[in-house]
Amino acid sequence: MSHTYEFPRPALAVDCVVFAIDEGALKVLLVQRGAEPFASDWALPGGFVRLEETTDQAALRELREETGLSQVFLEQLYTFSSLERDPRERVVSVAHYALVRPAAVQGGTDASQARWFALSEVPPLAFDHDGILTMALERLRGKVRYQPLGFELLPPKFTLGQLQRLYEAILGRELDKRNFRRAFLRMGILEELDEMQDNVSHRPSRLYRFHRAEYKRLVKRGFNFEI
Amino acid sequence: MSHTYEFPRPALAVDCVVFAIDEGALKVLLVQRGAEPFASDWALPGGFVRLEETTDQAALRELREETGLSQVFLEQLYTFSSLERDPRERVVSVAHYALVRPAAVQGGTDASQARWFALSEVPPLAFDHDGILTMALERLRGKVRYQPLGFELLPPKFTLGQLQRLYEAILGRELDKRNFRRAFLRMGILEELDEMQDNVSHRPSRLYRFHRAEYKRLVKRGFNFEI
DNA sequence: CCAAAAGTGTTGAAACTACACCCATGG
DNA sequence: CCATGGGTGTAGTTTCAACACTTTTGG
Repeated sequence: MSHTYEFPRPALAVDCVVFAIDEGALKVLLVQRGAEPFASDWALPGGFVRLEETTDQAALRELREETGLSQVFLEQLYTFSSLERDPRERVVSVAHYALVRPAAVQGGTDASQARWFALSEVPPLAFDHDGILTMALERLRGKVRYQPLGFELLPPKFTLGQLQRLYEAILGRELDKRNFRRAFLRMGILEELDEMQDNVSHRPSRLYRFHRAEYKRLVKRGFNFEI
Repeated sequence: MSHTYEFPRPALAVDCVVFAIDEGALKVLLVQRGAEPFASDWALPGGFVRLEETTDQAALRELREETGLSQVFLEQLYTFSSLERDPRERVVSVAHYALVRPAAVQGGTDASQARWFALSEVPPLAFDHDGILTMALERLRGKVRYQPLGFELLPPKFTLGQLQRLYEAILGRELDKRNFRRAFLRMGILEELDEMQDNVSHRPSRLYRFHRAEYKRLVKRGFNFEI
């Protein structure tokens, strides 16, 4: 095949902001760099895009390689292209954000150099990764209100209390319990299970499941998720 | 400088979906291709990113070169990276959308191979540009409801009638005149001018201006634009 | 029995929807 | 005087925000 575009090309990378809820707080997964530049600094997991993969595939591959995570919810965030974001040479990075369930927080990162940080404890990051993290947070805070993203951060079966604490952690403010429950149940996208939480030292809560099929059906008829 | 990342690299391009309101309808700016592949097909304006420019700068430069437009509102849309989007070789494209004011529709495209198409008259496009256009439309329809984007498509001074017709053109449905006016005026982000429309063969309308400073002030205090 | 989270209704205020007529201008 | 879009108010309905007490479990 003849290469038609013989310009010098920027390198193309992906970076990934991975969020999870852990102990009621929103956390983000960082890796410690081994090599220069920014050696030993914390950074977002990421790496270079190969010719035979899309950027989404590259992000998923890097996540697996660097953090052991797979089976995550992943969306493109923004493409960062400022000239000096990598001191070595021109690197354009397609940033993504990912949401993972609590089980993966414990199990998924064992064989790796990755660590979860609460938002308030994130150290200064390598490259322009502080800016990428900030944008990812803004996106999550905005989108969680009009898309059913929250369920990606919960186990498949969850209580309304967990769901509310999740929204409170992301939005950074308290919500009224009665209004929250009413609003969610009114939407009709939660499947009420015949199952209760157990082994808790308080009144056990009913479990619910996100009814994705019903949600899609409603969206087709003009329904808008909103919280 | 040593090049540390000696992988084969995808080519990096930008594409641009340019919207304008013309004769009350939403239109998009297309260029006719001269060379293979897709010679003589219509396509989105775009081109390759140079080492010394960001993707936004590349999009603005290509717009100027291919369509004569400058001074547009531009935002990144999405980065398209599927393997076969260009039949020659791997090209990743950072798509943008732009909003231009009516004056530019007449004046801006004279020395060029560009043409405005009403949405219903857009022909099949080169590459994956149909998909890019579709996503840009969805983004515009979604975002215009919760961000003050509409003003980018109007002259600096406009009437409430123009504003309403703009929303009707983008959203594709009619809105109630009294409710629309009340909703917009209540927000307090329109500056009422001491000036009237003239040379119209009906009762002249008051002119308004988008009060951007006031809008920013309100946003800082938690205000959310919504229509 | 204590601690902890689950669960449940009402009320006043605000926003939303639907709807019809007169006004000012140019031709 | 006609055609055209500009401009205005109300009433019924729905949604929103604020608020406190009882229940069930484990320890």
